Parts: sequence; C-alpha cells; structure tokens
Amino acid sequence: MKRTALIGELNATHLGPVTLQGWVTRRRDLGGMIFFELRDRSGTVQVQVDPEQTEAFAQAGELRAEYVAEVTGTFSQRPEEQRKGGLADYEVLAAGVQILNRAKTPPFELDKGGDVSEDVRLRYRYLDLRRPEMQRNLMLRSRTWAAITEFMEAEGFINVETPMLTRSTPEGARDFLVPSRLNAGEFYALPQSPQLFKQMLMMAGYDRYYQMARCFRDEDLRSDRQPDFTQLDLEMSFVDQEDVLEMNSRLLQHIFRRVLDRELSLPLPRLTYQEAMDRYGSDKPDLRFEHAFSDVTDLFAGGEFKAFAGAEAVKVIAAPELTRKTIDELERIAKQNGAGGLAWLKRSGDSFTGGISKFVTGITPQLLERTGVEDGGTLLFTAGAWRTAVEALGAVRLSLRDLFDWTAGGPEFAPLWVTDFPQLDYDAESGTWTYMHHPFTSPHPEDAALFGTERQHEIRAQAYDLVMNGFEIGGGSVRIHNPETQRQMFRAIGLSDAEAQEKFGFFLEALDYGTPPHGGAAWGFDRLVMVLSGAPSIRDVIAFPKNNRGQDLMAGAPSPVADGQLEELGLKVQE
RNA sequence: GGUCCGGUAGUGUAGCGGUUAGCAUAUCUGCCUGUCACGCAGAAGGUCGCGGGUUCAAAUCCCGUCCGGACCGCCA
Repeated sequence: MKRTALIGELNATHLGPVTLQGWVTRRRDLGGMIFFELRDRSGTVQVQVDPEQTEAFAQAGELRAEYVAEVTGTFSQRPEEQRKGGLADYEVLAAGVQILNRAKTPPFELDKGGDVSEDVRLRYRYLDLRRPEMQRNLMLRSRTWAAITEFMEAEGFINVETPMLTRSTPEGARDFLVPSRLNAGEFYALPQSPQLFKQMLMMAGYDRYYQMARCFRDEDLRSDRQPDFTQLDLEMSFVDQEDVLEMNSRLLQHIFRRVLDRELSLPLPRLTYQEAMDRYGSDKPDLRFEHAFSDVTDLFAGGEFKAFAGAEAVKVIAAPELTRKTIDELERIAKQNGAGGLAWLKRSGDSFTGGISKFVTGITPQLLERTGVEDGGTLLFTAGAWRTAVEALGAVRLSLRDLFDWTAGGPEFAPLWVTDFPQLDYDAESGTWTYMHHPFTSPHPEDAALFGTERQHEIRAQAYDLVMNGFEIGGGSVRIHNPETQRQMFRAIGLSDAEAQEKFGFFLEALDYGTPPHGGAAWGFDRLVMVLSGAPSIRDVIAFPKNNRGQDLMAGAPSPVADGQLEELGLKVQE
C-alpha cells in the first residue's frame, strides 16, 4: 500500500514526505496556484500545488469534485497567518498529483447532502455515504457493535446464530414469507425475532446467550422502523427480573463509556408502566424534560362542564402562551391520537380566559396550584377513558417539545426502565384479549391467580422496556418456564390447548423437558445507534435502508421476477 | 386504509391568475500566485410531477392521479 497515513491521522509527527489517497472535495484554482481538499473517511486536508511542479499542476487543473486522487508531497505547517486549527494548521505541498479515477458530476453536492431530498440520497446512497456525517454515523455504529460484543463476551455470554429461514407463526407482526422450492406450496418465514430459539437455547443449557440478530417484520415503516433491522438478542437462565435489568444497565453504561466516553450513573431511573402513562402519556416517555401532566379528574367530577364531569380521567399539561392557530394544530394531534378534543385555558393573572374558562371559576385556585402554569401560559386538557386521555395528551406533550425546543438545556440522554407492563391487553374492536409483550412473558407471581377472572387486565407482567429520549431502545421479560402457566396464558388470549399445540407444539414439548427459569431482552440496535448519534431517523444509521414504502431505491428492490423463477417455486402472481 | 405537509433547471429554493419563470449553488468557458463555501466576467441548463377542468389567459384556482416525508392504524 502506497498510502502512508489516513488523512485524519496526520499530525506534527508526520511532517515531511507523505503519500495520500482519497477523494477531491473542493478545488480552488487561483490561476497561478491551485489548492484542493483531499478527503478520506478519517478527515480532510488541503493540498497546495505550485506551477513549478509542472506535471502535478497540470493534473491538479483536471481535478473535479469526487475524483479519486493520489498526492505525494510534503506535509507541512501552513504560513503562520493561515493556520486555522487542527488539520487546517497544515497542508500538503504537492510534488505529484495522480488522478486514480475520474467521476461524473455528482447528482447532488455532497457538502449540502443533509438538505437534499432523501430519495435522491437513497438513489445514490454510495455518494451519500461518502459524506462525513454519514461516515461518522456508520463508524459510531461499528464502535457500538464492538462495545456490545466486548461486554457480552466478558460477561460470559455465548454467541449463537439462529436460522433465518424458519417457521411462520401467526402471532405478532406480519411475516415475510419465502417459498420453498423443495416443498412446493410451503413457505418459510423470516424471523421476527429469535424468541423461541433463544428460549430453547436456555432449555438446552447455554445459560447465557447473545446474538446480533437480523429480524424481519412486514409492517408499515416509520422513521424509527425498517422491515429488516438488527437486534441485540440476549437471554439468561437462573435469573430474576432484577438480574436482567442490572446486567442490561451495565451494558448501557459500558456502551456509553466506549462509544461516547461518558459516564452513566447507575441504577437507571425507573417508572412503572402505570406511572409513565399517567404522568407522560407514553410507555416510552422522553425524560430529557419534565412537563408532566397534572390530574384534575376530581376537580371536574360532577361539575357543570359535562364533557369532563363524568370522565374517567381529566389530565392537563401546562404550556407557554399559545396562539389559537397552534392550539388548533395541537387539537388536531390530540384527535388523531384518540381524544374527542383538546380543551384549553389561558392564564391572565389569577384567573383564566378563553376556551372553557366559564366552567372553571370555582376551581381556579386549584388549577393554578396543581399545574403551576405561568401567567399568560396555556393549559391543555384531555378527558375520557384514562388510557385515551393520557395517550392523546402524551402526543400533545411531544408536539410541544418540538414546538418549544423543550429538550434544550436538559440532559442529552435520558435513559430509564419502564416496568410492570400489563400482561394482557383488551382489544375493544375484536372483543378479545391479547398479550401486551408476547405470549411467553411471565406474570408477576402474586398476580397469576387472576388469569381467567374479570380482573385479568390487572395482571402485571414481568416485562420491561429500556427507554431513551422517547424511544424504545430495548425490551424484554422474564419468561414462563412452567408448562401449566404457559397453557393458562394461551387460554387467556383465546388459544385453546389444541390451537396452542398446533402453533407452538415444538415449543410446548420442549418446555416439558426441564426448562430453567430464564429471562432476557432484545435491544433495537439501529434505534440505539440512532439515539446515540443524534440522528433524526433510523435510516441515517443504516448503510442501505429502505424508504417509507419499503423500497431500496438504489438496488431497486423489491422487483418483479422472471416467470421461470415463479414456476420453479410453484407460484403464480395474481393479476 | 386514514390524516397532514410537500413536488418549479443537477441540487436547494422564490414566484401563487397575465413575468422572457427569478435567486443561490453545481456544470462549462475565460481571467486570477495564499485560497479555504476563493474571487471576477460570461455561457448553457426548466414538458413548473402527470392527466383533466375552470378561464380570454394556469407554475399559480379546482378535481383526479402518481411520487416523497411525518404521523394514526399496524408494529409481541
């Protein structure tokens, strides 16, 4: 290799002859003298070419953006008045400039890449990925991966791979299916997660397992969701919930040290699901700022404002002064998140005006006291069923965060555990019960007796989520290891023993052969890297992501396939 | 499936009933020996996403459609 150093590694010790290779970022041709910037993944340095170097000068005149070039010359300090700090204190005086390859004019200017529409960036992803910002993200991703495996190996976890071609189970997300040529008419499914496999590894005695697992879910995309994504999957035997939380907290601490060079103090804050929902309207609250709700159900109960009088919950959040237009916009958000409306009040001195002010004359002092709203500020209310009221106001809280930059001045990272998720969730539309986490989650021992009773919605699961900055970074649970409890759980979600046998027979069978108590977690690796890097979208930390429609605009996937391919698989595409 | 925002030279944008469709940058040409988002002068570059409608006249108003993004549904 002719290259003597990566550009970003250059420092005072390199003064003297160097050979560098990279891409041309920018050329400044002064006529009698040419400067250009040479860039590789580690950094950028200025190259100076004097006309006395006839050959080099001629070559430098040919350079254009994104040409690949090799420079030999002398790494030197710039004239004193031209030093701009760091690598900009130095420059390379070129003796030779060689064009290694030419480049077409790029479809967008790389140093404006952040402002270019994302479909253009995705179409030319290999150019987008040349941008220093993207290279930083992918290098941070690599360091995060390394920190994880380093920690897991040191903690005695065993890395085991599980199949990518597996069996479709109707639970959870929609499966990606893969037709089987050797078994015409039958399909594999790509794994939504290695859940059952990792539990069987526990049964098999590998009492600490981990894997960086690719997972696949055929659901609609979001800025933090891709159809194929990466999980840190882990599972431990002979542990209780505290053991799992403790180990995972130390893992996060380790990642912070290695990747961000920051000290994270443990234990992490915790909220129960109930508390998180009640105060912040989310099971993944953004705690970089407070702005919790106040409960004012009692103040309105039986009062003259009929919409609130009989509500299960009336919640209020204090906001700065808002225009009617902003309130209307927030109401739209509240409604989209299930609320019937968004009531409001404006504080003027020691009273309220506007909105529902004529209904609150009797309770003004209590409202002022409980919300602490500033003079001129606005109170925003939702009411109704508890979960609807808090979820809608939670969405409003996040809109206010973005509107008023509420995270400014707060901590950059706010990780916490959310615990005690409900075991079961009632789906009003279908009138059925379903699991909240997944059907292998163990209930709290003291709640298990409620299975099959009217109070089964009160069963708390030994399930937990790791939340950071309003994103669910990971989650997991203590699993059911008792076959009878597993059957109870299946019955509770409407699966008969026969149906359970049909869908999960192999798993239930394994459960009967001596299953240790076990529990674990899965981390959304892409999301973790997104939050650590401060990127606004998961797509910014994935090398080749898909757009909102699940398309890879560069490779052109998905695509039609040849008739012959379909035939071989025994498939026919419906017109 | 739904709601909202957007689609105008390669890129980013202005224009919102009558413009030669403006600006910046990139590109090309010429000049320029300390620039660093180099500068200066010039040139080229547009089916205003697509289709229909209203109008004397549509980038602009209306309807439909396609495309991108955010969110709801969905995602254990």
